[in-house]
Amino acid sequence: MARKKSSDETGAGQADDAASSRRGPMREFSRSLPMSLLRAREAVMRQFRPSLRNHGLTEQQWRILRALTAVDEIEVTELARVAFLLGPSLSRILRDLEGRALIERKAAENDARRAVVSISAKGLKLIEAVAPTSEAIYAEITRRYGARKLAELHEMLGVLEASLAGMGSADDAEVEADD
Amino acid sequence: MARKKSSDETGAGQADDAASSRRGPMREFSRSLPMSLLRAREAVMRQFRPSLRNHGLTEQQWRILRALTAVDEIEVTELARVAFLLGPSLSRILRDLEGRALIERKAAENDARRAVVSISAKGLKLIEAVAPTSEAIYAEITRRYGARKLAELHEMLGVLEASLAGMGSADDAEVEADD
DNA sequence: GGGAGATGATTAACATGTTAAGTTATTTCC
DNA sequence: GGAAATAACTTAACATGTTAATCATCTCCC
Repeated sequence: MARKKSSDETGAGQADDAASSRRGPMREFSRSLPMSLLRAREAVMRQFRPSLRNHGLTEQQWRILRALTAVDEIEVTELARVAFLLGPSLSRILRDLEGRALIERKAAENDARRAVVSISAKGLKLIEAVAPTSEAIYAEITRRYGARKLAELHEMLGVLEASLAGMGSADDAEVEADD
Repeated sequence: MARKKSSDETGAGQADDAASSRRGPMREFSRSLPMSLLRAREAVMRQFRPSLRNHGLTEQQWRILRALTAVDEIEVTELARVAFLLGPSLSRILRDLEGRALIERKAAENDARRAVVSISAKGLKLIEAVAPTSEAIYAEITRRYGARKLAELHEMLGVLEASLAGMGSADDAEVEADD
């Protein structure tokens, strides 16, 4: 179908592309920053998912194994920070990865609350199996978009993140609390 | 706590920041494009979530209502495309929003398969209640990051998305199929 | 006009995101 | 030294992401 064919079926033909001034208490939708970031990220991840899937890995599982490859061992909280996962997600995934013997887990020596995680030989082998394809995809993305531009994008995203760092939770009450 | 205190507790002090050359069959982790995009998006969404939550809306529900505000009515498939949601997610959310009387749904006139959705008066009222806070947050983000830079970022994200548009699924077999 | 295939939408099943509550171990501080 | 506050996970509960399967219509073509 590849083309819209709805707006002239209900007998009015209004608001054909939502780009004009229908009724909107807000700015346009496709201009929203979260949407732009989401769409861009999805466009990128769409390239990687099939390969990961072929190796029985989800994106998040892959992130964790990738992070573990860079260190000897790491505590769960640190891993959550590095792999950018929330605690509960990480807990579930680690349980699964440990069950598949892709990682190993032990208690920290001096603090029984902390768990220390490391990648297993099997996990490393899996990484090495996936890496070539993954790197090839990344290279192709870089080629298409341009290495210079890619670096610039990274930079701008980093600055954005930093810009918003200390922007405390703008609760509704807080925002309307000055009149 | 606000500072790391783990790497010197297990008695070795190695790989303190994972930035050096531990063992890695791949490029560095924090340089990955998906991670940068994810972190940036999260930094942005973190600002909006509390306000939405105060009004009983999730990010996705908000996206849908926002999209519906721009048109009189729209078919589900089109809505999925505009709000950038997969069909199953959209189905569940529409069920919920309809239950809360924030939207209305009817069958298309000439095709009983298609469903046509529109926002209700109650839904519009909700949008109008949330919009001021939401716009204020967006304005603050723009102020901090810079309007020029924000537009530039949008542009670059759009180009990235377009660059990857026709990059067919790089299955493993496909990638290694030329030696 | 009727059946094969395509299409729009939903349901199913599993994995993760998100917030809150619970568990166990540690630290503080009286 | 022990109760209360903290910390590090983990579980729980609910919402969404993701893929596959299902269901109901529609279209096409014989």
